[in-house]
Amino acid sequence: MIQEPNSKNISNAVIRRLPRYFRYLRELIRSRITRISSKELSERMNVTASQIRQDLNCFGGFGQQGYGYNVTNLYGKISTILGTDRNYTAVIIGVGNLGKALANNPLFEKRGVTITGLFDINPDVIGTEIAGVSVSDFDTIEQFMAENKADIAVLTVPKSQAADVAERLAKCGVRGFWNFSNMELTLEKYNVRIENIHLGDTLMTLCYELTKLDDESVK
Amino acid sequence: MIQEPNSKNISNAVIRRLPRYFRYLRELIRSRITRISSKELSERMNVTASQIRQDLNCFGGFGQQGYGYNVTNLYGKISTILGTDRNYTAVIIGVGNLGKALANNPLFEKRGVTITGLFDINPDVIGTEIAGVSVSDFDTIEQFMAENKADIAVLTVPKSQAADVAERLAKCGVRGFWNFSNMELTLEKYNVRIENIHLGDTLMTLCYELTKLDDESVK
DNA sequence: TATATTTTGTCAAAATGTTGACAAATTCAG
DNA sequence: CTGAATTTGTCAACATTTTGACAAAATATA
Repeated sequence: MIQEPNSKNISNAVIRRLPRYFRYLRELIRSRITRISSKELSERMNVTASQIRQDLNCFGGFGQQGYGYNVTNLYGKISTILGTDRNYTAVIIGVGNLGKALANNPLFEKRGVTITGLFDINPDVIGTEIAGVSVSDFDTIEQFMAENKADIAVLTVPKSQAADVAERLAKCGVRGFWNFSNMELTLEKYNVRIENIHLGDTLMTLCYELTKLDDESVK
Repeated sequence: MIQEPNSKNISNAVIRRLPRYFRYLRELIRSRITRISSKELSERMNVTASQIRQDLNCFGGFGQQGYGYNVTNLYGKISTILGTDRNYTAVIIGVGNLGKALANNPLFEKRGVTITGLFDINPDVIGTEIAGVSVSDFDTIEQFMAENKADIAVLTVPKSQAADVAERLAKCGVRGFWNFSNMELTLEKYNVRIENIHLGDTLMTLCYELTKLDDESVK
């Protein structure tokens, strides 16, 4: 495959760290700190300064020797890289406990993603309003998408329904899936991007750490 | 530091993959599949067979040449490694939308973690019952812990309160923190383990992928 | 039973990721 | 204005992770 000239294939490890920079920079802005060196940021974030410089340099020289990085500028650059300024829209499919919690969570707003629709198949929740958006019948999704187009679908539906729901969404133009439905989604026929979230996985690694802690103290 | 004889420092990359094996093996059991080769599992999981064998071998030779792995046996071994059979207990601190969603989620039960208490400071929710557990005043946490001991605290409190709440919990014996409070918890004075969860981070990497998709199609 | 097939566990090679070092550029102090 | 201090961007060394290869062991077949 031919390599893009402008985006020299950034490694996934770097991309996964960008949101963390984003968060720390946001905090710096809130604290009215206008400049920061890789050294100081590295101490706050508990990573090496070298890694920060290396990571940021994948996208261009945002810093200045002898000065460091301008916080606002850097925040803006990272926002652009991550698409925060693209005004992506999202629909939440499945308005159960988790769907409701996400709909009410400020995380979307913080990342420039607007929730434009909530969908479910349960008549008891259809018509109710959550976070200022009313819940629609999922059977009207095609109509909604024809009129509104959503970039992202948040899947908080039972595992058994996830694959069908996702395919239907992909068919009407959803390109990003943030999937909480506890099964690993694959949509190979469609040119979409998927983030499969398995909350339980991190609970298990935490439990693993605890077993090690326990075993050490027994010794 | 002297190396433990039995646990030869398993790399973090391996540990983070174990829960995924756990999930796939659970599915195999549900499908009544009793044996599986690394090759077939690799095709289902979309990883290399070599990686599976290498990962599993960190903990001992669970397979048999010419046969593969016994699914039930392997599931049991991984469960043991991950502490699923240790009957850890957890309390959820902060019964907002996310706290409620987690309390009702079967993920704890699936991993052998029992929720023994729910705590909040909001008088409106104290006394209500969620998933069969009634919500207590967080100010009674010390008393609760003296009587019950919880291994894990799930933090779903606002960022501003997270640090104080966590310290108080660490003081009364909580050793594991599953932290959703949108700030990176550090409790260096205590011998505890922390999993900081930043849901928004994965939404951002998804948005990044979408920007690349968009830019490709423009080209 | 003998032979072909399967499949693990393990090793070493290849790929990827992280770190330390330092020249070059800039700022800062007097 | 000069010299000391700071700090980036970059390179190469180091470390970790992933992969492919294959002998050894077991199963399956005839």
